Amino acid sequence: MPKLGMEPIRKAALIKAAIAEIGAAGTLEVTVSQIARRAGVSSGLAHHYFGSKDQIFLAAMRHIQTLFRDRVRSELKAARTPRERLNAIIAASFDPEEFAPEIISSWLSFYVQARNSVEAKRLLRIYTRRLHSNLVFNLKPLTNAANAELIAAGVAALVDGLYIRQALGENPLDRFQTMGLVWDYLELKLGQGAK
Amino acid sequence: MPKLGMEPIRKAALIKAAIAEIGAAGTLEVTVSQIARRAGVSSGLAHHYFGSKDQIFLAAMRHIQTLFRDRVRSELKAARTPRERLNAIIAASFDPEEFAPEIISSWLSFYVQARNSVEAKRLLRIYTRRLHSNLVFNLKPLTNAANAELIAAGVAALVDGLYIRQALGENPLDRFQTMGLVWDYLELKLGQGAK
DNA sequence: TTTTATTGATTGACGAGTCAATTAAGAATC
DNA sequence: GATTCTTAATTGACTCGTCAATCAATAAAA
Repeated sequence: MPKLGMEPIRKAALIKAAIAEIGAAGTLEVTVSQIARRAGVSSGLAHHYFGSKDQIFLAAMRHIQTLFRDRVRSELKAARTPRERLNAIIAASFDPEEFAPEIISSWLSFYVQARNSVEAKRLLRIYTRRLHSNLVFNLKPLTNAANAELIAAGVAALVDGLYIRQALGENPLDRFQTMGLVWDYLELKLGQGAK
Repeated sequence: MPKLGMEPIRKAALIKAAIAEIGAAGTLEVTVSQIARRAGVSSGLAHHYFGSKDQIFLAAMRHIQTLFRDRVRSELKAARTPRERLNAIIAASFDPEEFAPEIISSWLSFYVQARNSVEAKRLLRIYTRRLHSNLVFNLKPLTNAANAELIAAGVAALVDGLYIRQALGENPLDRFQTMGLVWDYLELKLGQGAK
């Protein structure tokens, strides 16, 4: 059985299984055995490759963020102007795939985790910073620097807030209305009339 | 020892202790024994009065929301115009007391809980609905009904998003800049220039 | 024969919820 | 006023289960 080079394959399978289990449980309260079983390996192996349960979760979250980053990149590909790029960044955040139950549960649990775990906090900061600088970079051509920072803070908070409300089923708007709300905010702040 | 009428006293003490423990742990991963010890009673008593750990947490969250509701009411007392009342509602959300570590941890954990627990979901909905109708009620005199709904959705999301970012130390703005951001949004949407 | 992959049994700890037992306050009875 | 009864308050030991992490053993590449 022992083929060589299994490590990356097993790790990927375990990460995928962890995310699925988190989705099924709605919490981080899933056991290593559950994760391992879903990945088709023993719990011992999960520990062998990851060292601890925490490491599995962190790897899962890293993976989720990688997927998100890819999504942003892919949306950005087609965008030509700063304005289009801003819209693309926002669209990535509201992609239906970001609202899969397991992604929602992971993000919410991750926020809780960030209260205690230094590594989780670091990961969160990376996400935050990247979003912020992405926004600022594309806002700067459209307004002055100070304003760009302010608008970026507003957009980022609006996106996070709308995401969470949507995720918890507390947002009265549909997907397009939601994105429209953010675009409208941008438009207003950039003081350029006509939709 | 058995004085009569201890129930409300003990329940209050246990709720307070639970919130404190959640703050210390950063999570809902606190034991009933820890909570009971902090409240100065046995773990058996905690079960006697609440039935289960979940019930303790729900009671704790109900208490936190009651405090918030009181804060909104108190801020509203001094407000005379719809515009002042809107500002008051926003100010309540960013009161420093809402950022005590144990309140932050409770809210974040509560979001996770709302994914599974029907009762938590119900509680969350009450908070959401109240905020929404509070906003809409005071927006209606200032714009048309459809617009009031839309602006309320935007403000609510902005408030939640800013709260979470602030809570996680990911908000680049200070308290007043943060509230200013929301006020500014309101002003823009209500189309009344001059600050 | 060395290294990688893998298992599953085991350890050790912990924790939610239950329960029988204890204490005393107040109510009822005499 | 004393005695008995009832009920609230309270404890802490105990049950029953769970689970993270470890480890020794096995299997098969290279």
